[in-house]
Amino acid sequence: MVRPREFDEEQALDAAMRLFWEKGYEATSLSDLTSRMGIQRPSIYSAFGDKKELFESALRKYTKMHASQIRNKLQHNESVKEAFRSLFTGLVNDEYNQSPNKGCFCINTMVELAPHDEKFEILTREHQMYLSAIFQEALERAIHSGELTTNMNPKALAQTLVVSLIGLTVLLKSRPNRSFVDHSIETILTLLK
Amino acid sequence: MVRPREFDEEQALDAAMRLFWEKGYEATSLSDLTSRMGIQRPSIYSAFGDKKELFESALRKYTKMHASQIRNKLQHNESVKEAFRSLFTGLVNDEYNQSPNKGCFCINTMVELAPHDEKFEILTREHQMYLSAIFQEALERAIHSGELTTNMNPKALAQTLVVSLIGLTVLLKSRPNRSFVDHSIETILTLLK
DNA sequence: TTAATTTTGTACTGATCAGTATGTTATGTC
DNA sequence: GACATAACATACTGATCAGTACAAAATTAA
Repeated sequence: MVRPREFDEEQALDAAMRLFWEKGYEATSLSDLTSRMGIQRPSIYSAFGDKKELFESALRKYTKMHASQIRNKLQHNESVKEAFRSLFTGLVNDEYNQSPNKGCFCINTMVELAPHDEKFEILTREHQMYLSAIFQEALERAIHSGELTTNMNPKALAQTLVVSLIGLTVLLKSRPNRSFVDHSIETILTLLK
Repeated sequence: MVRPREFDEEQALDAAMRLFWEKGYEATSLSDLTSRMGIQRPSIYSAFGDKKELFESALRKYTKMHASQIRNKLQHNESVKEAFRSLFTGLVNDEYNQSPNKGCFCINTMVELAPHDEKFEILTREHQMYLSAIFQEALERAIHSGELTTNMNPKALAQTLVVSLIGLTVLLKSRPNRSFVDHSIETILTLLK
């Protein structure tokens, strides 16, 4: 190497991630990307490949970040029930306080690209499976500790919570009444007994 | 009027609906539309306005059709519990047997356009509210008839079912294991006691 | 048959798209 | 300090985008 990069790759990728997250794949142009990433077009291609490859890198960065956030929220809480409650209500608060509503990058990609691109079908599926596994671990901990006394399969319960989280995240994009989502969350949480 | 239309407007709109449903707004070009609708570009503009207006008409056609399908499924069944079960399992079967997975046009639009276009935020929200109202009516019927003996608010329950249906529809786009969705459905249906 | 009017098909518009060729600038090696 | 190398900025490529101008074709009214 003779001349060092003038930009920070991680920082540029982070900017791309936020843009794709906000606008999706098709609606984001290379011009949008160059201006938000603060670098020129050939720099993008040399550092990240073409638009699809950059998108994939951005999504991978997101899923790592997202999974770690969820893990933290589930671990840094005495009560597993309370952890799930604050996970759901936190999501609702976040989404109501931002405009436009970005939702979850992985879910957005599941809708936009997964049906037409197997790579993203797999990538998004694996993330949901991973979230489900994290949820399951937390539920099993709670059962073990006696906090949860359920006769339900923790795996099935975890899967249901993933489905509910997806449903809430998507529904929030239409900005329904708070009561709609609040009541839904309360009802879903009755499964944790 | 001097020269009659050579094409059937409803038929052309139906074709546009299916195309937007499958590919979304951005990924569908005017050239795609002309070839699938079987009419020329100026005919589209004179009959339906620009691309966004055509999309809106297509979505309205879809939500009408979708709502009526759901109504039928909930009414043409002795048992309300069974009706909900067959609604959920029917969705899963349909989605597994088609490629690419189209999901729900309204949900797709909620993800792609609602966060950036208030018109579609409202349109998609109203459809979900309507579905929730239909669900609630069915649940109240079941409570009245004695089929359902729950101490839960039927409204909250209906809203939760809407959230779950959205979550399942979106998750199916990543083609998870059957067991994942099957277990989720079973768990969700335990709310109907 | 003629005039008026609307739809049709073709071909075009300027803008924007993703991706790249090219020459300049900056750095490390010798 | 000369040379090799890689990143940089600019400007371009052909393709495609949404939308439209325009003239030919088709129909009804007179």
